Amino acid sequence: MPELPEVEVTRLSFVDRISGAKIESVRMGKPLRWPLGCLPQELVGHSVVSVRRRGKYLLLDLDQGLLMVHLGMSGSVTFGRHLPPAGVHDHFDLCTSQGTLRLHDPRRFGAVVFAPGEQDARAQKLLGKLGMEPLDDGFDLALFQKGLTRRKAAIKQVLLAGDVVVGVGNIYASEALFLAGIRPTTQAAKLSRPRVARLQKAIREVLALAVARGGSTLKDFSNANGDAGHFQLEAMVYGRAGQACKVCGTPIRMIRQGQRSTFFCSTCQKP
DNA sequence: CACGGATCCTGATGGC
DNA sequence: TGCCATCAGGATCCGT
Repeated sequence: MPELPEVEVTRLSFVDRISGAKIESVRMGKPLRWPLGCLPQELVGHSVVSVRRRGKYLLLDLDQGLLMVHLGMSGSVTFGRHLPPAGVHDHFDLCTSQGTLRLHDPRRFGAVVFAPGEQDARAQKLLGKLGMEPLDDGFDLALFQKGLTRRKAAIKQVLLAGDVVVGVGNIYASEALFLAGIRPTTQAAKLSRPRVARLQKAIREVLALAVARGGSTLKDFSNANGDAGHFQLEAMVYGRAGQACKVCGTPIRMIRQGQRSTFFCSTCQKP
């Protein structure tokens, strides 16, 4: 479910309330994608110093160690003082002095992983190969182009891979490529410098707009307060197969790339 | 090294 | 109403 905007919106919706909280107990439901990496008991007594984001990971900095939370395809987080009893899809509760952080994830592609520190092997295995942060100043055009030039694969799939730039998932890859006027099937390495620059700008703009809109709620995403996002209403191509392009009227096309749906306008987006 | 496909899991939806 | 196939916001692993 969640791409960078949804993860960032989630982070913003509880970071202030959880910062400084002391962990009092931990409850775990069914297994998630990866094991926690420590006994739940070992988290008790530590406090949450802050919450950062790296790519699609929420990073809870503890006074000792790092708790990495990934929402997978269907995950969402709730934070509150009086949450209802855990349901069948609530697989992780971090009960703190300031409220409970709960991960709800029907498909269980998500994960909560503890590492002693960010440089620890367990953290590096998840974070070590991630690409540039698209909303940071470090999202450098020369580096972006360099990352794309040695890729023969389609630009859409290179964006999704996350090793050049992080956070762009299936919705925002289609949206960014539309804004940049680039056909998703174009080989990454074949993009000219001006088109790469246009794509960089498009990625920044679409992600920033999506954060401002509270993310996309296709089905059931909501932030830690339960609020839905609204970006999907402004999508130019995602989920609009057969409908008229909002710019030129051409019917939006849907194709499959690596088992994922891609949407584009064959008039506005050039190979 | 980089690519494409299979894979993890559950729920919603649509065709027959 | 039941049954089956297909599809969903992700990312890793494995064979080539």
